[in-house]
Amino acid sequence: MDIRALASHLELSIGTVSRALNDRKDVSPATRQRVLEAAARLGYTPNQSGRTLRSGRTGTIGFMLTLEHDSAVHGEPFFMALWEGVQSALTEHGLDLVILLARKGEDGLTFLRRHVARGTVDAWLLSATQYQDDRIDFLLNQKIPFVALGRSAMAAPFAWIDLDFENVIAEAIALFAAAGHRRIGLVAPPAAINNSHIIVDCYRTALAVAGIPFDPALVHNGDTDENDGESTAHHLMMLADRPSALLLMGETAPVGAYRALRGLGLEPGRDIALIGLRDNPACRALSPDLTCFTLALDELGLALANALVGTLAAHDTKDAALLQMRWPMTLRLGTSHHIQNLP
Amino acid sequence: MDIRALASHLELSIGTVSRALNDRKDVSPATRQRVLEAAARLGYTPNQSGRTLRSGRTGTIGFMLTLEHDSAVHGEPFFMALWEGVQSALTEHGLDLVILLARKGEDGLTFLRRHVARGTVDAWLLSATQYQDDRIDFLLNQKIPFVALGRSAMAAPFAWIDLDFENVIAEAIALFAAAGHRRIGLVAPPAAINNSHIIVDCYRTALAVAGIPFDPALVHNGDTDENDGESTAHHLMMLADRPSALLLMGETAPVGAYRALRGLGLEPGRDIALIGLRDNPACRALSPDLTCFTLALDELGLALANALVGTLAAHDTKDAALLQMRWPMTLRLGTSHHIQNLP
DNA sequence: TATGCGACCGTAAACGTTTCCGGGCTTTCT
DNA sequence: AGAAAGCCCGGAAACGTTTACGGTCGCATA
Repeated sequence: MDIRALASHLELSIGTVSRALNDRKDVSPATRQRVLEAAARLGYTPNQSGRTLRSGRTGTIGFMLTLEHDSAVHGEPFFMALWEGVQSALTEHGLDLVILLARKGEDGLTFLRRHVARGTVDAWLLSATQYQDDRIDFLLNQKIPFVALGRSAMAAPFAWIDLDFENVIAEAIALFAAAGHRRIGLVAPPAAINNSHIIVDCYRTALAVAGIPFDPALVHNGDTDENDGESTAHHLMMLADRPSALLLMGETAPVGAYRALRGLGLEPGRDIALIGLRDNPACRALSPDLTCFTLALDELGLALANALVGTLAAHDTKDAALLQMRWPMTLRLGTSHHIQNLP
Repeated sequence: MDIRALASHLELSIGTVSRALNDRKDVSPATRQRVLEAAARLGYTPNQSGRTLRSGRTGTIGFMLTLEHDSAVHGEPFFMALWEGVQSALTEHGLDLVILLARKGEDGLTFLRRHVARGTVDAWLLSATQYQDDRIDFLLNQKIPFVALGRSAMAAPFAWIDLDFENVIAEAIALFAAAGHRRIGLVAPPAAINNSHIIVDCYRTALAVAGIPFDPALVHNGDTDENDGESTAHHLMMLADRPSALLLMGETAPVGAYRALRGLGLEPGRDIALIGLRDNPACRALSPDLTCFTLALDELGLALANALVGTLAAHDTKDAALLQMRWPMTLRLGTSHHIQNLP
């Protein structure tokens, strides 16, 4: 089902048919109606390659999924709800979300280079932003529209939405401090990830606000998955002056932490206080209930999608109004942040 | 960076350059070498739209992700490891995996129709196969290569790989029966999902093998997520003749089941015996340890990828050798399948 | 009436690539 | 030596679409 076949069926030129289908000028309402209905009846769908080759637009947004680092921070359950929000918002604009995986051993920049040269998508949604992220440099230089899920330390401004670690950590530390905790351990992502720096900074300022001295021995920079949560919790508990509270900035780190603590005969929520990052199935399976934070993932996806179409429009009109915002999370109280006796 | 620019730079025709890059006949080894090195040096990457428009091939495999139904069975953590395996195997063949989401409210068939007409990908990887799946009919009719992750009740044969529910359920029921259980509850996906029928059938035959009568009141067909696991476990426990064991065929159903049981004052692994489907972060967070099954997701991804390239090759050579296999899972013993006293 | 101006439509060029076809040239076979 | 075959390469068509450009009408204005 060509556009040519459709045009000859209608006894029109393919130019007119194309204009009718794309809502452009120079076509009468009557013929536009006729074309649309014939296209619907005959089930005509434009071939994307031909359309892209000519117009340069693909009608797609690429989500760059880098497995190692994404799971270091967010864990697996994070994205599905997010994608659903993104896709449903993009649908309003006739766009589609495509999720692409970096090849095994392929670093992020060559991945982007390859897909940009091939013209796979119109704009990018980046995740797992690094402290120094050459992907951002590249996209800025090439003037390719993108929005990042996460900040970076890059000088040049770019559009991003990130979790509001500032408020999350301030709230968590305040909760601990109010209960009398003076030694609070922190499990943070590896230093290459930008979030890690933000988390540690917020942790320090929150401690300062509470009048608690900062002890680097209580800070762990590494993966934040289940296994690492376990080994880190174990390590912190073996310190001479062990912490009485742990702040676990990873999705599945609390799972490992619970296991490690129980292995040492310490019961979470009684002998040691815990606060996690995000409410997810794994954390909801923990008992006693993990105190952590909630966010509306579908709405975050919607915000990202809107930022993307805004960036695309700005790219066409050479207009520049870039969005930078911290996405709020709200505290969800469990019982894991309690403690029986402070040491 | 055109192929035309590359050709004029080399003082060759674009035809020769194209042949050199694509490893085709009619090009001398010397010039091929010259072309390849110039392409690498100048950073030439073929435009995908032009290539696809002409050749009809995209070099991509589409993964159709249908959020509602996929999460009904597998839950979110299932796919990431799978995708990684698929992508790394596809890379060997110069293919890329792209994950596509059905639009909000768009049913699977129109989703496929749209993307097939647009020529988005070369072949499809289907998941969440239904009992009667019109997507499979459509792809077979259109002669579009695909492999399904999951079986179906369709008459026509097609390539699929599915979890080995037969052995999983036989093993689980045998474990329960050996411990003396006579009333075993089952939480299965909704009847529209093909797995649901397989699971119930296997459950019935396994019961028969153990000499246990089948009671439809103990079987639940619905979602298998956390909330549904909770309400179903609650419902089953309120029966006059309540089960002493539960088989939970969903990824996060055990999380809800634990919560419901404790809400009724029943401790898993002491007052009631539980076996789950798959070892995942949420289930690993449960205490006492959930008895469930493990599988090598990356290897499953590799097998799927190989099946796909096989189907693609068969499609070119009009050869037909379709793969149908059940993927093995191995029992991982926890303590949740124990019980103190049978009623 | 002559001119101008929109509205509407057809023509054709482009987008970047693959691939068929044919033509030199060298080599091999009869 | 002549014919046949094979190796390389260039030319050009084709894939399906968008879009710039003209051209034809009808109608209003001067």
